Amino acid sequence: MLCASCEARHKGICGVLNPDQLVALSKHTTKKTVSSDQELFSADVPTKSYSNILAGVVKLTKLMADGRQQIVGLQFAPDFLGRPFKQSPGVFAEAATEVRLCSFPTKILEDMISESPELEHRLHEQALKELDEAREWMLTLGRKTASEKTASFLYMIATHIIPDKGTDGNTIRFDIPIKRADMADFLGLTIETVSRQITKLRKAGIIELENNRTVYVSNMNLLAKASEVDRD
Amino acid sequence: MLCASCEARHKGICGVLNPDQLVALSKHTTKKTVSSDQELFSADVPTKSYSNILAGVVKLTKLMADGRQQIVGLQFAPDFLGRPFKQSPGVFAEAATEVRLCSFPTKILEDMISESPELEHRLHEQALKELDEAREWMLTLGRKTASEKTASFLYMIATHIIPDKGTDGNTIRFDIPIKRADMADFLGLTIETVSRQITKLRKAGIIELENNRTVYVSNMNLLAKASEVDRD
DNA sequence: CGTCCTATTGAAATTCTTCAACACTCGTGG
DNA sequence: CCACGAGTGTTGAAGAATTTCAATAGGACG
Repeated sequence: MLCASCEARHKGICGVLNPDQLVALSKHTTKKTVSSDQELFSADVPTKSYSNILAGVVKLTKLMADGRQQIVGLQFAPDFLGRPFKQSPGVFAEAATEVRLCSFPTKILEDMISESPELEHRLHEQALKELDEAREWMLTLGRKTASEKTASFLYMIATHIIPDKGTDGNTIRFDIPIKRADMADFLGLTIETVSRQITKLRKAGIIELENNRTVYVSNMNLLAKASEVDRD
Repeated sequence: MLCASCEARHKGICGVLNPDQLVALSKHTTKKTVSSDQELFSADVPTKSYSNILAGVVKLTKLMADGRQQIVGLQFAPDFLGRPFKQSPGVFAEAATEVRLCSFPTKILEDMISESPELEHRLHEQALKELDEAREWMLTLGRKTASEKTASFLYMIATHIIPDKGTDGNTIRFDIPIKRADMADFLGLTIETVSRQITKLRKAGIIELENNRTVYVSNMNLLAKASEVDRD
């Protein structure tokens, strides 16, 4: 049984399944590795399967007719990926890095939900968490300056990758999991503006870049401050 | 029994409760009327009660230390109001119009959820709906121009108030339920910009204003188009 | 070595905000 | 009945922030 050693087994939605359910589910799961920039599902196409993210980062995007794009969510292992109770997901999902998935037909999940209230509770909790994050990000998109947006993104990534180091004068080194173009689409900015703001944060001594992707933050307080207030 | 004639009885979360549960709930509910601009709950204050919105519009806002504000959600009757499974809601709730509420202690709901999976399912569905809306709005905040944002808001309100008239060349008359300052906070703009964009839509023949709050749209297609593409 | 992809930087153009003035409505009290 | 003030909304002009267009740099890979 592969499930026993799975990332999603405890922290993911499978954590609430009992051994029998796990066996039943595992009969229909397939694990796949998807390379960066591959599309996982499309906004208006009826969904046939849901997934657990085992590794990597998935971006959820909205697209306008003229090509403008907004990333509306980033999902990490061991998140559940999909929009339950709806034919089509309403957003595009794309691998932002190489991604490993455990997929299963939508019907399996929906059957299991009706048998297991705990499963629906777990999904409900994740939906509420995503809603909290979406609203937090609406504040960023609507009211923060380009500089604050960029700092907010770095702060969000840093605390997501290395939890419990958000406050205090902690030191952190981490990799930005996505490219500048994706950062721009996440922040509602252009690539050029993102680049300029990173340079600005660097020159202000708030971050150091080891290469374009690796960030070193000597004092997380400074980054936290930069993500809220823009005092040059 | 007051519940029998209640707005939330069928369309709201109470629609999934059986008569016994309804009786149990009704022992702890209190109905109140709250006037415009009153605060209903605060982001970081532990919540003692949840509510159903019986009438009116509630705005959910995020606040920054320096006073910048973003509306992250608008809720209408018969929506459930509150953040289940979390001490504090993380957003402020404020009456955007006069609001009528049916409130009950948080514990009552949490007890009922553990007895009734259907109740959690209903709340889960609402959370997913709010998440869909939040993401739709993230696209608007991040990628649309001021003019498109304003048109999007009007379109969203129009279709919310009068469903099933979104497309085709339909004619609609409706009231904007909130003031310009709230529109600005919803759209991530200033009051002045909102005002200018409304004037622009008016001069372009897309909307007509009967007073500052009442909008007449002769052709919803035009408004839909204006909310996506900005061809002067 | 050349090419593709990613990222940075500069200068001009555009959009939105800020600051300031003014208009309208409504209720209150002289 | 009218004047006054508060609250709400509109408009103009100057300023600031971000985008657009254009050029350049660096790394990875065949």
